[in-house]
Amino acid sequence: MTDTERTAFEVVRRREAGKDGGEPDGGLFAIEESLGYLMNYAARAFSRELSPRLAAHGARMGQWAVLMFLWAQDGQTQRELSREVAIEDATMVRTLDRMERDGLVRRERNPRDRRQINIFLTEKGWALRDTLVPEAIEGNRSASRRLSEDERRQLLDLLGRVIGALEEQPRG
Amino acid sequence: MTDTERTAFEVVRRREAGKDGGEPDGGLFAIEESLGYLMNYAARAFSRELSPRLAAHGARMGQWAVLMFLWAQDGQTQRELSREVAIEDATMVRTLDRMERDGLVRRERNPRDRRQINIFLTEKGWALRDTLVPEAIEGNRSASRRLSEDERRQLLDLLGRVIGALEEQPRG
DNA sequence: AGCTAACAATTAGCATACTTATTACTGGTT
DNA sequence: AACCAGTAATAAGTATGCTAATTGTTAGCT
Repeated sequence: MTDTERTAFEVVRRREAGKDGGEPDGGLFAIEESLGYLMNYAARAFSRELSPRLAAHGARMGQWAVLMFLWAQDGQTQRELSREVAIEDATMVRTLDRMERDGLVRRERNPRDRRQINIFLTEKGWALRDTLVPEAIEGNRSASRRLSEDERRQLLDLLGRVIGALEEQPRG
Repeated sequence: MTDTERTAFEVVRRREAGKDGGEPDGGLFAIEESLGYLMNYAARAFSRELSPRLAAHGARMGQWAVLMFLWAQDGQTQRELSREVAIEDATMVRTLDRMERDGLVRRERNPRDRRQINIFLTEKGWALRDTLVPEAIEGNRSASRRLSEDERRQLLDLLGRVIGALEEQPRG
């Protein structure tokens, strides 16, 4: 019954303690070695932290990244946005549908190339900047609460290099 | 047009280079400071790497974690599994539905407490261990390709501490 | 001009995550 | 025994991600 309080992370810790040596790869796959698993776990934990903060102002997680890039440069095409945010075009379409529904952005067909659609922030979309940014800062602060400034920087650097390694993959 | 090749990660790099100083928090929220954004990005990049590897053997990402914990201890209840994997009960239900559909696990109502359901691996579920584990190892190797062994260990450690910080949150 | 290849957005279908509400069951209290 | 609070699983609805296929548009070639 006390077992129900256990999380994967604690399991990781337990295994690390009770590890009874052996071949590095040949035996049981060690979950504490799984970078992918931990990254996914950390990302979800962070999402659980930030999500309600954004929701309090009527924004969702998936909209946050799009907003950041639009604040930096308004009027980008969907394709440009999906490349920047690094999600598929099809995913961007649905995210923008919801943002349009929520009155955060406006779609405008490009008259010079009618295949393209430029996305413009509405007043409401611009206004969210002042309320959302502090929430994100607070969320990040909470996540790095146990890290020194050096460690935080190093984590960002290491994550960046992991992303770089994964993105340059041949994909053959 | 060359712009369409840009990804968020490259944008991060560009901003880092051309950063024109200022207040640490008051001005434009700097995306390169966003730990949460980078963790989410890294997790998705990893998923794009591992997902097809697992799919080649008929398994999905969400099933991978469940399988790992079942291989370590077969016959756990759904509640125990969702605590370990650190996803909600409701999410576990659907993941197990798909795993049952795919013939990887079997549900068995606990006769001593009919509220509980114990999950048992099928032969097919057990067999996947030998094929899936090498794929996961290869995926992890690919993700940490550009890191030294020390750096890899440190990344795991830092992620663990971020998770710890986020999970002990008051949640009031 | 007409054909074709590439491109931008979309649709459709699936997987995985969340929250909230419901159902079935258990165990303890009266 | 009857009741009630808590527990385990599920259902319902939404968000976000993916792939594959489709639609409309553009631009380049013949």
